[in-house]
Amino acid sequence: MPELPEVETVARGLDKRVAGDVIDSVWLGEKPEPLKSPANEIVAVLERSRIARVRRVGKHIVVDLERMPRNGKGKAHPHGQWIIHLGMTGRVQVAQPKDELLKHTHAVLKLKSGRELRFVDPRRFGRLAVVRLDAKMPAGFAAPGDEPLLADAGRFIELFRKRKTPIKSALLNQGLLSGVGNIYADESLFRAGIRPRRRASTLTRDDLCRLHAALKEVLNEAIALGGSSVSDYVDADGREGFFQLQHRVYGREGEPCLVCETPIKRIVIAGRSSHYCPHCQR
DNA sequence: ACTATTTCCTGGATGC
DNA sequence: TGCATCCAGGAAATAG
Repeated sequence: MPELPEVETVARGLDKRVAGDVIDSVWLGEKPEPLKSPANEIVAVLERSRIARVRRVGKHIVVDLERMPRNGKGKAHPHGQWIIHLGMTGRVQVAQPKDELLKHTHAVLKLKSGRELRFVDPRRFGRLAVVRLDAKMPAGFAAPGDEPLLADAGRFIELFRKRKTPIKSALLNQGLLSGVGNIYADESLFRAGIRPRRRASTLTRDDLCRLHAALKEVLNEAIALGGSSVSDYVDADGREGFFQLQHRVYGREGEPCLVCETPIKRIVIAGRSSHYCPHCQR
C-alpha cells in the first residue's frame, strides 16, 4: 500500500517520464468516480496544460501544470496542479494507446507525445483533484502535517509530546506528520523499541528522539529500495519495490523476532493491525 | 480541541 | 467445486 516511500518512488518515476509532455485530452470514468474535484473542473484544469514537474507531498502525488500564453509565444506560467492520492490500490500507468485498458481504469489522459497517463484503482480509495493557482491559492496544495523527513527532532517532539492517543495512532495522523502509514509506523516503532500502544504523552524526550531517528532511517531505506510491494503496489514503470524484504515486524505475526526470537504479536489499534515484539518493545 | 469509531470498496483468502 | 464470509487499510465522516 502506498505510503511515503512508495509515493516518492512513483512521483520520481513519473517525473522522469512525463515532465515536459502536454495533456491533450482527458477521459474520466463513469460515476461514481473517485474524485475530489468535480469532473468538469478536472478536465478544465488538465487539458492543454504542460506537465512541469511531478513530485510528492505527504502521500499525495502533485503534478505541477503550466500553460502557454494564448498567442503561443513567451514563457509558460504556473497554472494549476493535479493532485493524486493512490489510496490503497491506486496506480498511475504510463501506457501506449494500444495497451489493454485495465479493469477499474478511472481516468485516461492523452499526451502530446502519443502516450497515455492512466489512473487505475480497483478498490476506489484513491482520489483525484485539481487546484487552480490563483489569488486564493497562490502556493497551491499543501499537506496538513509536517514532512517526516524535514521535521527536525525538536519539531518532532513538539508534535507528539502532548498527545494522549497511542503513539501508533499519532504516527498515522496525517495532520501531525504527512506520509506515515501502517507499515512504516510499525517498523519505526520496532527500531525505536517502543510499543505501539504507549500513549504518546508518556514517551520521554529520549524515546521521541529515537523514534524520530528510526522513522527517518526506515523511510530513507525504503525509498532507496523503491518502497514496499505488498498488496499490488508497483511503481510508475510497473516495477515492484523491495523494502518488504526488510520488514522486521509488519506482516510477521507469530514469526520470531529477528533480534530475540520472541514471536511477533499482532494487535489492533484504531482499527489497524499493529505488529510488535513484546520483548524488544516497551 | 481531541479522540475513538464507522464507513467506503473490491479482490483474495478462508471456511464449510 | 461453489458459495458465503472475512479481511486489508487511508482518510473522511460521525459520534462521544
